Amino acid sequence: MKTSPRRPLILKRRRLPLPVQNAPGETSAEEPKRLPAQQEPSQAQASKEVAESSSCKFPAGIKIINHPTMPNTQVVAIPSNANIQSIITALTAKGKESGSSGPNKFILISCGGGPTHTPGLQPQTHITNDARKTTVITETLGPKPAARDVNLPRPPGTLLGQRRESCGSRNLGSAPLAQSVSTAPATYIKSGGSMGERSLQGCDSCELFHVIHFSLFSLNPQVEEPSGASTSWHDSVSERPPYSYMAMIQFAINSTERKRMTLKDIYTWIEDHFPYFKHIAKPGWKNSIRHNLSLHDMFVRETSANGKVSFWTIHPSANRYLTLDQVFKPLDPGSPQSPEHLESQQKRPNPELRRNVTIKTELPLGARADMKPKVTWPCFYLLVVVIVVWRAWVGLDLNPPAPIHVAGTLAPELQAQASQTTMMGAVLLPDEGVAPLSAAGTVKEEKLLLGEGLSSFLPVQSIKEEETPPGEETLHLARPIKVESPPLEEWPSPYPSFKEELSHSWEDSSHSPTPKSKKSHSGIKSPARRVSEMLVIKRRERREMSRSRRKQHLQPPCLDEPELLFSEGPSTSRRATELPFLPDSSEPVPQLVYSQEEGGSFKTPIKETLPISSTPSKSVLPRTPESWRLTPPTKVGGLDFSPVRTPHGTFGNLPDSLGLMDLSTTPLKSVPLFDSPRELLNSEPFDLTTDPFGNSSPSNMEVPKPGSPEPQASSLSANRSLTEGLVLDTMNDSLSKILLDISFPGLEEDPLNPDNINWSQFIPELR
DNA sequence: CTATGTAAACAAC
DNA sequence: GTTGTTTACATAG
Repeated sequence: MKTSPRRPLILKRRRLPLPVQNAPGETSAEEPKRLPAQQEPSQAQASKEVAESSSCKFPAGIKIINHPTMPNTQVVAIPSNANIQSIITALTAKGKESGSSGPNKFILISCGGGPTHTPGLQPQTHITNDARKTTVITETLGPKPAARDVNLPRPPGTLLGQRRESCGSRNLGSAPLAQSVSTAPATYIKSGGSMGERSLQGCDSCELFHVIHFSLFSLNPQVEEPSGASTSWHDSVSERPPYSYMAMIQFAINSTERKRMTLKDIYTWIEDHFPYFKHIAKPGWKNSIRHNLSLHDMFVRETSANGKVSFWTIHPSANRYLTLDQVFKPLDPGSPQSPEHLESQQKRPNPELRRNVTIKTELPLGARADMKPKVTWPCFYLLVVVIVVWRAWVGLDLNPPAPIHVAGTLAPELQAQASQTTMMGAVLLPDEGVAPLSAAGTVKEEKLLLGEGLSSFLPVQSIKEEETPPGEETLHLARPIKVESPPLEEWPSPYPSFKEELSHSWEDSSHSPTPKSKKSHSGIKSPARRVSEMLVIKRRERREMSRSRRKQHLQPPCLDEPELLFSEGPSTSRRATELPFLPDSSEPVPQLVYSQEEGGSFKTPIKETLPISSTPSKSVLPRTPESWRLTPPTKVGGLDFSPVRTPHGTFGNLPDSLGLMDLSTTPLKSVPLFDSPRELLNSEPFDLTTDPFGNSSPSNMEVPKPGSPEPQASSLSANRSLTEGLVLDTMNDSLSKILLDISFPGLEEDPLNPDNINWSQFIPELR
């Protein structure tokens, strides 16, 4: 197929695998073995506690039903006046008894229940301005049992235990639920009076609870260092960092002010931050770095003005601005929570960890016990998004929703701050007008892509990431999400077989029947080479058809965004960039105007790769342009929540803006996730099958202009109630996993437009 | 089959 | 020798 002028003709280099790939002592030595089985006292206590409490009776009025789609999960409708703590305790016991084969995860939702005496859930007597305030309480405690809560270390920046309320907001702190949560690892988001009010206004308030459904994974149950300092690989010379090369490269590049770095500096950065590479890794790791740089489209090489220095950068569209600070923190190697850890360590770095720092999180509990999410700003943003959307949908704002602009951009300093701030605990959301979001997103308990940090909290279903624009202007949260429930995919290969896609549709189909190599674009192929290349062309074609790992592009200095090269489209420039990825147009790729040869712009469309995976997978990317159509790339300042693509286009044209969409993975699927729950709650029939975005016209694809919110707010029916919920994962002794369910009834009717969100209104820090 | 890692051939400096 | 590109292969999932 394509030939690269410079590509060496290699017919066969390696016949047999090296007998021993790893140096004998390379992997062995490390890890002092810890007793995986060892259980922390606190956990033991917890178990005991649970056992003791197993006898707890559920308060009357509690309804339990099996979750229709989530294994071992039950939905528990709790009267607002119930004693949450006791319920949690009881459920915990129940879950433990069930073990892994029975219900061990519970989604708790409040379903009204009449007058309540529970402050937090108590309906507000009056809806005042205060009532309109939204308070988000995120109590994220370590998975430790309550007994240990007290001593739970709190990372800097943590708001744990604190409750901030927006001015005038009601004090919800005393809410039983909140309190309960605080005694168990849980994350709880509760609205201010409004929410409480609604939730207590009867069952109808519980009618729907799955629209936004995301999970917050447990924080490290093994939190051991209050300071937040890590004792993990970060400081370990012997331990290989759980990051893929791609991720590390990104960390390195993003650590610089200019977001560019020379190869050498990348080496240095990695060595400095991951001693393993400096002291233990074989020299070949550098080769791997180079390999990754060349391989992944997201890495773009630029040359200095004088052309003497090459800098590696991350394509703006693909840059998630990931930094080391934002990634998860692996669990302690010896942690009981990560039994696999040792094993993997001894062989080869845990692949999972390696790739993901990213995000692969499965909801099914314990799926990723080896990673500890660090609740960071991305999470914070997510919460904010959730709240905002929630409010919008719920109609908390009685007044006409004020247009909200998404100032997705974070000042560098803020970004830095954000990246370094661990967010745990209460989040204050100043109450401001909330405009309806154009794109409704639902976070479902599957896989979600968020920033790395955030993503960890969100179960992501197979999500394909799309390109994420440089976080500058638009808050881009929305990304098409693949809504299938089953497979968990990595966050990475954002552009599923993007390369393939490009190579085929773009290069090949694009008007040039003759295969051309990237090199051909920029280089001259000698006849001799040509001939020799011909020899392998078949093989190559075959190979390329299936998977091309090629990448080659030299981005000229000061090259403008690729999008500029695109022919004009309805989309904004940013979108234009995505066009290649958005099969939206009937004439997808071919239309793209890449000036590879001329401008020397990047030759290969950037495939967005997440830190984790870089190789496009053909299979993932449907050939049909449609698949990507819905993937509006969005970025939030430097924080990219999750570029997710929905190959299925389930969401149709989602406004590129809504980040929540990114978060959502399933909800809007034709099959309502929580059919049962609804029934359980006797809620009004809600046709989830309706594609919330289905009605979004192509125009929606365009980036909504701030200030021009769509008049859909009205659709937000005031009577829509949302349900707040928690998911207790009893598989974890500490109930470390909590799913937050927030329902946005009517979501499907009204696409929310995140672009209209003025984040600064919610996050003072952003100002 | 995919994603990732590793090794290596080879080219251009 | 360094940097960059590409292929080949290994391996886990």
